[in-house]
Amino acid sequence: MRGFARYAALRYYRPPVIPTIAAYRGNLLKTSTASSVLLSRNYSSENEKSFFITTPIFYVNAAPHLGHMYTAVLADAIARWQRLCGRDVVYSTGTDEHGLKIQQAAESQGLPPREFCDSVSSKFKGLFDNVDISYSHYVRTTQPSHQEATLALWNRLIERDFIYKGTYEGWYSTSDEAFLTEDQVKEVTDKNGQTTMMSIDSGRPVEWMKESNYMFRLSHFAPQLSDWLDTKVITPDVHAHGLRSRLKFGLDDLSVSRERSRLQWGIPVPGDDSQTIYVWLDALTNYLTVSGFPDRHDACWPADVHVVGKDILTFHALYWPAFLMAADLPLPRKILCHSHWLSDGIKMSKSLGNVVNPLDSVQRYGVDGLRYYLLRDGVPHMDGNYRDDRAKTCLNAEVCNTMGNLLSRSTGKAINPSQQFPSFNQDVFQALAREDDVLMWKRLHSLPAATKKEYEDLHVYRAIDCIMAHLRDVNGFMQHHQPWQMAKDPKCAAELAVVLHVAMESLRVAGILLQPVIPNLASELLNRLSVPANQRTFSNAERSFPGDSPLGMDTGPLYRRLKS
RNA sequence: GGCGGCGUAGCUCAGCUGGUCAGAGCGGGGAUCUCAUAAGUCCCAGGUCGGAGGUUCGAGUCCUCCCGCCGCCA
Repeated sequence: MRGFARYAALRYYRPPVIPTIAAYRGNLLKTSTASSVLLSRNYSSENEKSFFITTPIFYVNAAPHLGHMYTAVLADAIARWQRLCGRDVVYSTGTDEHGLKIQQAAESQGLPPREFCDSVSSKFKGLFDNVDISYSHYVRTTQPSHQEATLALWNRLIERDFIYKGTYEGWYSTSDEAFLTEDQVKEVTDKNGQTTMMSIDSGRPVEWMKESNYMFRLSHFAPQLSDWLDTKVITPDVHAHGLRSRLKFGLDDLSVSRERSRLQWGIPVPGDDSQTIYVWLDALTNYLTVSGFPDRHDACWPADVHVVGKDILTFHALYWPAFLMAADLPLPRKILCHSHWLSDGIKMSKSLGNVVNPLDSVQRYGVDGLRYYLLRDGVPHMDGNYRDDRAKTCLNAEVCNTMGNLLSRSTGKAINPSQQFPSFNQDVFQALAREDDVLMWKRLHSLPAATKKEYEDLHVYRAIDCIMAHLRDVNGFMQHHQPWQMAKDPKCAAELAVVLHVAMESLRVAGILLQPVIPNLASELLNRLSVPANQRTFSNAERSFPGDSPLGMDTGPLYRRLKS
């Protein structure tokens, strides 16, 4: 499909090969800088740290799904936005590869855990590469630098007396050889009226057990966490309410290790071969790993935005900042917590068989099409409802019709035989413009600022809405002025030029501002308008384009209409 | 069971802080146009703002109770 064809030469964020330990140790940003071909470093403050945005690292017990993609795409839009504004960006994603479920899944496939992890992690990376996620760092909990970072954090927490030896109690499945949480077990009554607890997943009986392990003094941090949440660090705020009410009752200390006799696949506790570090302390430390910890890591620390799904908000908004406070490290600035995608109004579930495979959707809508749909309909404070008919109508109406057709109208030979992006003449514009036209022209000039506000408030869906509303107005402007009539009369050449300029200038600005959402389609649009590759930044959107330049090659419709 | 969040047109959302007793886009119906990707434009229909009370001159917005969905705690 034409809609998602790529131009390799014009793509300008390819993830670099993961560097060796030495490269990480020496210069964290080295690889990022080396990879940046088209974007030059050009920001207001030389001393400003890199914008650090993260997805969670994804558990490799199963293949990636739409929810994983949504997190990555949302973070990608924000990362690209920051680069558009000239900011250097560290964008990390990756995989969490330790834990009992990984160990068990590998065993069930007759593979060593490492080989199993390599396989599933490559599926995640493959998906992200396929949908143009412009991460600068792909981190895996099995990589040596991560182990080093985790051990360093662990040791710091021990030294500062925030980890102590204690006991862990919970429901234990002898068959599964695992502790289960309250929501993993259920009470069952047999015919004799006798009750037992059993695992929901396996249906096997569980018993209450105690074991010795390490505890983190999470309880110590309840007041500080409450204060921190009050600074509106969680956005949208609706997701923070449950955390606040939980903090009112205080927090229990957190078990941060498991007995190694059961859990071998993980980082051993230093100085205690009988214990393995608990996966959430291990996993959350990935953000420090990326930053270069325990070496100097303030080139990008603290994280500017952690993008997380609501199911793992507790870990990121309670445990993670508590670990950081305990280690005396700065906390993340924002946590963007997004809701889930349902499928036709129903929660996605493997057992129901309604999980959306993102690669299927990419086949149907194209990479940029799926990105557009997810970012347009995805509203972080509410669960989205993934529907193919809704995706189709949304893409047809907006990408294909409002934007793509406007491009065709203004660049077609019937009204633009010379195939030019004409210049703007203020006098001619003022002569022909109605009051509405003047307002529309002014709105175009304020569109970059309006869009910037939405992007920086992390409201990507509202930024898209702003841009599309403007393009709809431009279609109306075209309809009113009828440039196809002007084209028939040489005396109207000046007026025709101005109308075409306004249409193309609007498309140019929209194209620049939509790069974070639909990088390939935006690139094609800007190519058609012959916007130079080095004039596609946010500051270029703020400035007027003189025009009076030939158009780029016509490569056909920007986005082909989707059929039923 | 306790606490909290959410519920606005067929769909997706806006409407924070009480003030034309509700808007946008999409979808639907009608008309029109043919520069254009069967696109564009104009007009119209669609709303018990979950339900019932209350406060107020006035409530989608504040309060109470109830219903549904979700989350946390027990």
